[in-house]
Amino acid sequence: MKDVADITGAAAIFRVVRERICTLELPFGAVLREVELAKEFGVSRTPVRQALHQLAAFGLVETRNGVGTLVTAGDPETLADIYQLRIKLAGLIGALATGPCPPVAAGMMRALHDRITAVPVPPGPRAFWQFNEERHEIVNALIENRELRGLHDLYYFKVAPFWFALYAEAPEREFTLLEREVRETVFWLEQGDMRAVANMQENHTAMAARRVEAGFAIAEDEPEIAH
Amino acid sequence: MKDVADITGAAAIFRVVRERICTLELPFGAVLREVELAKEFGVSRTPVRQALHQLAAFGLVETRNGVGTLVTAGDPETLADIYQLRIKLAGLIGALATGPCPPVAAGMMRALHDRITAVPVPPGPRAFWQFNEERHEIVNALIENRELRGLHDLYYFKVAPFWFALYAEAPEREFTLLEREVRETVFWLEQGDMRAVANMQENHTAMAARRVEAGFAIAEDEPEIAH
DNA sequence: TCGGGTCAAGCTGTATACAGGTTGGAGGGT
DNA sequence: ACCCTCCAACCTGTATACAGCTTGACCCGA
Repeated sequence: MKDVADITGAAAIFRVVRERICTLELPFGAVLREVELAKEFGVSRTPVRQALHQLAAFGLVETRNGVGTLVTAGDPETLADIYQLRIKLAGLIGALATGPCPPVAAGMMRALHDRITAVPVPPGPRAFWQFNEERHEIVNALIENRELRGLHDLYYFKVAPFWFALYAEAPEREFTLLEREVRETVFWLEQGDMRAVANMQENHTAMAARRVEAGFAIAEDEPEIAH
Repeated sequence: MKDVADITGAAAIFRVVRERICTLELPFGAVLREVELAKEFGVSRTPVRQALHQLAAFGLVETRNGVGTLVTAGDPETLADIYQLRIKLAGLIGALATGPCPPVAAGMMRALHDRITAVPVPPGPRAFWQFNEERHEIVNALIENRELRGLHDLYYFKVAPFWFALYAEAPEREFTLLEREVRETVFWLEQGDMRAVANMQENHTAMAARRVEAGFAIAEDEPEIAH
């Protein structure tokens, strides 16, 4: 029997590499070489190329002939554009919500919250990442409009590297904020109010945007040290 | 010197096939075979596969092992989702607009309108398609937020086949509506009011959604004739 | 010592060969 | 006449070989 992760080679590689980028295991500017990935996954270059091209289409990497495939950082302007849009998309989740959200989602989110509060503060980066991914998955699944669901998912991964970088900066703060977001989500999910969930997520996304922007502002001052 | 269309083989193939799908030259359910396209474009299967996979990622085709690559119709629900989102995206264009739009856009749109009014009614399907594509390009370029611009472009092509199908149904009506939309766009562009342009486009998109939906409702009744 | 030209190593882009999967039709049994 | 089985043709998925491009290091000359 095949492993669940074996959803055809290319898709599996796509997911693994995407997670590596989002968790900064592959930092901005890192180069991916097709032969290396091929060797690692035990396949030829062909499916690897497929996965990398898809990542390039999503804007997470950029492949240059004769050089390799680079993890793209995205300039501050682009990041601002992405967050601006992401905030608006969160609003659309509420605007396009029709009925009350299913009770099962509240249960899943509560279970997640229980696991979050049971862990020492702060947890390791990997646990932190997986907590947030699970939160995202639960909320994302509640979006009825398939296209919006796809976009919400897409942009989640697009800003994930920047968001995750905040964790290295202030683990306790970020973990506390995540716990808070999950707790609030549980509350509104138990109310069955999808619009409230969306509004709350819009608020948290906007707050994350401010933190990321602040981090960028600090980073911009850094190079002066080199003088 | 290379032709402008030669933006590397795969991208050119992508565009050509996309246009064929949008203009219904390749109707829903049509099968694309990699070897045929490879022969037509004078390349190997490799770049063709790249283009087809990208089209699949955008949801315009679906490739099945051992069968071929099929042009996907999308069920009525999916289409409704897409239009619902597209209408909201039009609203976002206005919401995220910061300043007045550049005067050059109004000039381009007016030039387009002049060409539209100079042509016999109704024009051929190809001219109709190219008029609308040009309108789309001009408006799309005015979207400041790059991500939103990309999405607006993406969903334009995603609904294009359905919209274009309306033309075969009622050429004069569709052409008149296009002329009207361009005329209104010229007016608001000359006012420099990007929010007005966005609002107007939202209205026209919603109207198109109703026409497409009505077309679907008629199509659903059709099979009864077979009895 | 520094600057520029050259080249080879290594990477991606493309073409081709092979493996695996699907399908429609031929053929035989009922 | 019908249906089930089997198979051959064909198509996509994967692996591999070759071509083109980029880059950094080396070497030579000023």
